[in-house]
Amino acid sequence: MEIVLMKASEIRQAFLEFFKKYGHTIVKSSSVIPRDDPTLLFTNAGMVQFKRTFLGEEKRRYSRATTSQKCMRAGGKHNDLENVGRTARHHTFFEMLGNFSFGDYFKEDAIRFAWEFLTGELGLPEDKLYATIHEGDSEMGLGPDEEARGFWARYLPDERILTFPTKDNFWSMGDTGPCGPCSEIIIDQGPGIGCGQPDCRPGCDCDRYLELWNLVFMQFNRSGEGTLAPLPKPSIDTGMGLERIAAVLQKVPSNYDTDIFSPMMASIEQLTGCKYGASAEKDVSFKVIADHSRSAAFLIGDGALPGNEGRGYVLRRVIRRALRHGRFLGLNRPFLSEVARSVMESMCDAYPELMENRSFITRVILNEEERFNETLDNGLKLLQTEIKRLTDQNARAIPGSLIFKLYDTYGFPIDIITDMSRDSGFQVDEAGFHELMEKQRDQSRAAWKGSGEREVPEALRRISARGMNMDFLGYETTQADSEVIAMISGGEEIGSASDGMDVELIASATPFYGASGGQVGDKGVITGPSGKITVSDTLKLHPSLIVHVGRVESGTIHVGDPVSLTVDARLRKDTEIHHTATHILHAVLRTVLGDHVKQAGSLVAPDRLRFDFTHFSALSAEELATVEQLANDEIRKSLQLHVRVMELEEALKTGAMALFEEKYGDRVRMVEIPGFSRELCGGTHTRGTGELGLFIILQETGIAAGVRRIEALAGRHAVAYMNKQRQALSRAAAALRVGPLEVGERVEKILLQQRQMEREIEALKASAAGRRSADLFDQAAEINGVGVLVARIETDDPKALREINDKFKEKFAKGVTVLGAVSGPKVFLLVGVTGELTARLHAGNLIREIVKEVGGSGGGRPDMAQAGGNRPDKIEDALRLAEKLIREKLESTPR
RNA sequence: GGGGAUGUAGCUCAGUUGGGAGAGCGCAGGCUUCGCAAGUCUGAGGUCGAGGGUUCGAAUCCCUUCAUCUCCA
Repeated sequence: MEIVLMKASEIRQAFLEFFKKYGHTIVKSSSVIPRDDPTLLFTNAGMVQFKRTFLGEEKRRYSRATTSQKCMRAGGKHNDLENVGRTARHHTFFEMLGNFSFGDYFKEDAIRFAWEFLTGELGLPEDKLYATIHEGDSEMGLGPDEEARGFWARYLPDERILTFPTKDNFWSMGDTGPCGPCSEIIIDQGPGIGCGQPDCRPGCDCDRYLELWNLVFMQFNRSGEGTLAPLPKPSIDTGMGLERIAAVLQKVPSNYDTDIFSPMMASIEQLTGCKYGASAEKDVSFKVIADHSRSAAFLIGDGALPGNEGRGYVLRRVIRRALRHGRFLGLNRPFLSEVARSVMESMCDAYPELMENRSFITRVILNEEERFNETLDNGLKLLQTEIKRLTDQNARAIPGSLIFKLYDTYGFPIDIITDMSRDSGFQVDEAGFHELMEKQRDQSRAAWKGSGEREVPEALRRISARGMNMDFLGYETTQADSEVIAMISGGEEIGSASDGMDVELIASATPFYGASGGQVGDKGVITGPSGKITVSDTLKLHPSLIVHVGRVESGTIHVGDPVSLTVDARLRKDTEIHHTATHILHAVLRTVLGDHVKQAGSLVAPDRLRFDFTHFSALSAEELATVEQLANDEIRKSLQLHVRVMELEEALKTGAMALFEEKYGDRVRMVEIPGFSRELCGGTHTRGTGELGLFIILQETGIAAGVRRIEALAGRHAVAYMNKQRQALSRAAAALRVGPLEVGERVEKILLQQRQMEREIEALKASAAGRRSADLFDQAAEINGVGVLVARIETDDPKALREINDKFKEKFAKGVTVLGAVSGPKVFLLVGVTGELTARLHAGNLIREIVKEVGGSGGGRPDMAQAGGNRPDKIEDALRLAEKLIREKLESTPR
């Protein structure tokens, strides 16, 4: 059979169809940003969205699934970033084809499917394929995976079934949990490819023996002590990189030479005028830009924004690396958004979210490009001044500490630093730089205290793993009868709880809404035959596990008790009002600002709502007014909300808004305000928009680059707020003796008057000081040709002393002033000395001498000094001392 | 999560053991011009990011905090 030449999109399609034929459900790729898994920076494998299913915490309608999953690897354990562009295979973004069995088929079928697909559908030559199996591990008490070997032996001769150790062929999800041996399928691409070493064989790092597909046999559960127990229902998780298999089928040496990347390469060629494949050095830049533009487009499309930590930081680095490589190709103007456009155009069939967010993605990238140019300009300036300084010092080398500072503090790329330094004839202390860099890494690692994930108590995990299904009744009612099925207190599962105990309670059915989707959890009471619990919060750990958090108020509650659960209906109604208001706000923002507005976070509480969304600039007063007005228009229409449960695919076809970070089941609730808004939402809502009554925006702020926040009120809380404001306004109006509507005008007028009065006072003070100083100047003595004025001034403003000093200086070219004033319990002193006299008489020194008299301290410049003390009764002594000292000084020193 | 840097007029930034808040550009007005640009003179514009402390006195020193930039994890 011949290898079938296929486009990547055809391979993807063939893969999914093949497994569909064998009873697999085709599941949509989940977001590259895992929503409910804080341990993961990005979705880095196909199984991520099924993690809970493998753990038994979540049930699915199917036991076989197949996906083409968007994946991202950069930073963390799989740090491929630096390798991207330099090898044929490394990517930050890639697609993973996978088939999954959740306790359904196991090794035999997994191997059969893989073999059939590769040799049958794709036509890979059977005699070039190898399989690897786990060789066993005495520490884990495992022998070789003879089971897998047996199934492989049906297709392959013995010598092409190879054994590999644990580090290559044993997979685990974490330190504990599901794990098992795996089996890799390798293809020999022939001696013409790869390292060419005579001892090259499968397992070699080069490309001749290429690993195509990894089959994971999830067979054991590893406990905290490290022992392996067989899983009751072993599962299958496989992954095959689309880019890699495409390269094999298209018979090209590098993933970057496949049709997946050709649109990006063409775009870069057009922008730069360079040719891909013409220069090995430039090809690196081509590959980096092509790869990173994909990452950027998909990350932003799934809701990430450039920032300085976590996911946002990775995104920023990816974009900036691409921009650096753009500069290597001579591109100094923004270009990456152009390349990203070709990503979107070529990938939008498989991932329509790219097209939906097209203008937003372009804009974010463009924004980041401009920002980066600013950083470069700043760094360039800094480096130039440093180089100049070093040149003046006749230095020969740029110290590592300087490179580190430029890089660490200002983000100036190292390669630019070294290039520029060498051009200016300097050596570069790279060793010193790397040393500092390593120090910083150690420091950061040492400070790392885990991801901060909210640990789900072990007891809850166990309960959850029992796979119980509890019903949520809260859409229809706020009161229901049910049965206690489990309780936890202090992290331990308990059978009963008595008066005063804090408990977490799980019931077989509940009207309580567990906090999720931004909506806070319900409060209320749970009453049993012999006790009562006040519920202060309700949590939803996952769709079928709702936990009531509360305290036993009286009596005792037992597991198995029949209980009556009652939600605080008033708080619930207030919350529903704010939730419906949130949907209205979201829709209005999109009409007023544009389709790039996407929810980026939300809080729905009984007494307020907070809505974060993507937008690039602050909203103007007019925009805010329009938003408020349109929202209130919608409320007055008083339309009934429609809630329907339907298939996810169907809901998306109607154009309903789904949040990028939200994870939905296959059946979703669509909340619709007819003709106005459609959102997938699990929250509770009012029956109609009219219940909101009034909607007001409290404030609009920025919370991150490209993200704005609106805080708003609806319902009775909005009315209460308006009333408060009205009262405040009437109070102001009454005080001003005008009508409420004239308050603004009147206040402006008063402020204007006040300003004029202040100026007038200023002017009066100045003229008074002028007159006073004229009198004072008559008192001035002349000692050895120097005008000397020592005087006490009646003022409580130190500024007046300065002004008199200034006047005096205008009159006497050579002079000394010593001024004192008393203000309450304090004394101010000031000494002024005209310029050329400072050699003989230092104002600061003089004032330090005399201020001792009044019990204080002070100082200043040679020509002007100020001081303060707290003995007003001694002020005359201080002035007399000043006069004496000046006289001594002037008479003892030559003119 | 751990570091580094920055925050002063609308913008770009100065501001020295702690002692009068400044420059350039921009803005408003006058002169010049048929008009504009340019030139020139005058003027307006500041919670020195916020809060606390030390001090007779803080833009400046110390502590806390916020925002932005940046590196590392």
